Amino acid sequence: MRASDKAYAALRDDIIEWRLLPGTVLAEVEQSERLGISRTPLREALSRLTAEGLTTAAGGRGVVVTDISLEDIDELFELRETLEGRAAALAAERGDPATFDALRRELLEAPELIGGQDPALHDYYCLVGRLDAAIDAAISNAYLVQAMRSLRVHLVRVRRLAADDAARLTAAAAEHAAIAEAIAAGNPRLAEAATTLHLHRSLSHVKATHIPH
Amino acid sequence: MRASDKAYAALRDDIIEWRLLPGTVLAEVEQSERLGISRTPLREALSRLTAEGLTTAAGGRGVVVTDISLEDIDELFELRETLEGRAAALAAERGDPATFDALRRELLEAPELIGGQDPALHDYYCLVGRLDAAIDAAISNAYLVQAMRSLRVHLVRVRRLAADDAARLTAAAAEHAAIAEAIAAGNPRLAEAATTLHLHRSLSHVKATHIPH
DNA sequence: ACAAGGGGTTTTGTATACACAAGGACGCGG
DNA sequence: CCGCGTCCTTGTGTATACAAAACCCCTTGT
Repeated sequence: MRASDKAYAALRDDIIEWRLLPGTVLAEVEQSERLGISRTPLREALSRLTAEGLTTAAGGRGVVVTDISLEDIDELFELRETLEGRAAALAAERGDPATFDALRRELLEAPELIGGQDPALHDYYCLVGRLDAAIDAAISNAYLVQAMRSLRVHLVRVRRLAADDAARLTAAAAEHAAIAEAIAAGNPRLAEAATTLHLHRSLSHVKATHIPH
Repeated sequence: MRASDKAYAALRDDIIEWRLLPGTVLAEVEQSERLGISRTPLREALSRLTAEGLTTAAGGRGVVVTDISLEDIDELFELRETLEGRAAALAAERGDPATFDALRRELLEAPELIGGQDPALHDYYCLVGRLDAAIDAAISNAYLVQAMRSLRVHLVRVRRLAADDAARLTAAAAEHAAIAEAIAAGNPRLAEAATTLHLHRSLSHVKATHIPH
């Protein structure tokens, strides 16, 4: 693996996991020494982070980790609703019903995973990830997929803020199952509606648990 | 201006204006010598181009200019309809009616510009650009605006393919005026519908004039 | 006392040199 | 004549050295 990729992944994880808090300045020499690489690959990593919006270039003073305010979360979910709603509708039109029906059945059994400890929770997150991947594959639109990908980076960062209690996760699993069911049924409007419902519930939960700043 | 910015702008223009055709390999030393800069800033420029999707890293053999097929154009407009439709609806909800009413009046007078020569045509394109900018400002959603921005780069590239005849431009001006009118009226659904109509007409025109490959 | 300008320090931007990996061509052997 | 191996070329990936620019602070003048 290239050194620049390693630096990018490390910094990206540090930012997403809130080990590098918003406002932190990332000086090039400092970070390159911390990660044990040279400035050149580190600069490429910082460029990629800035392109994604995780950092912003503060002229002459290095790059700083971007902040996420409550208004940002609202805007984020507004775009997310637009993109994922359309994605669900397109998946309902073009996807393979059998695939999503299988996912629906798995999601209905998910509450058992949620009750368990950490490894089971990881399995649940993988299951949700597989639903996202199935939707991505079904819509067969590279541009739409990429737009959603660039969103997910920020969403993971927001998700870390919310306390993922078992009650919310159980409800979310049911909502995901409803989305999968609508897609399997080939009903675009229903799929979009189910997605809208799920996202509004998620947003409410995030805003309710994390009252800050 | 930084050398990397200059290189980025030059390469971006070369690709958008089809002076660098799809499939062209951009070797680092070759391009750095052509632009009169060193490899380091050129690499940053290539990274930004690749992040935007204008080029793709062809493992170990430099980066190549990405191709745009007819399927790509379909996918591009599918995403565009999703984003700009939502943007128009949000602008209708949140925008200042007076701003868009003024734009509507200007757009109705646009056919006079279209008949003229090149400088008048440039004025027309500026007018359409101002409508886009007004929508961007009205929706006040940085994430949605950025998603549309990353789309517009590819759209400009496609637009260069289509022969912009006067008849189509006149019709497009009327469609734009309809969008502005719907936003000024504060009617989100109408604004979205007008946008959908305009984009479908644009797509049809592009596909009709440019039958390839 | 406050503001404006200048110098020092720090940090980024650029250039170049080197290492490594991949691809192709040439030559050798079967 | 064909196939395979090795060498050479070419290109990217990384490190480091140098230059320019921005910021901070100190000084000085009003």
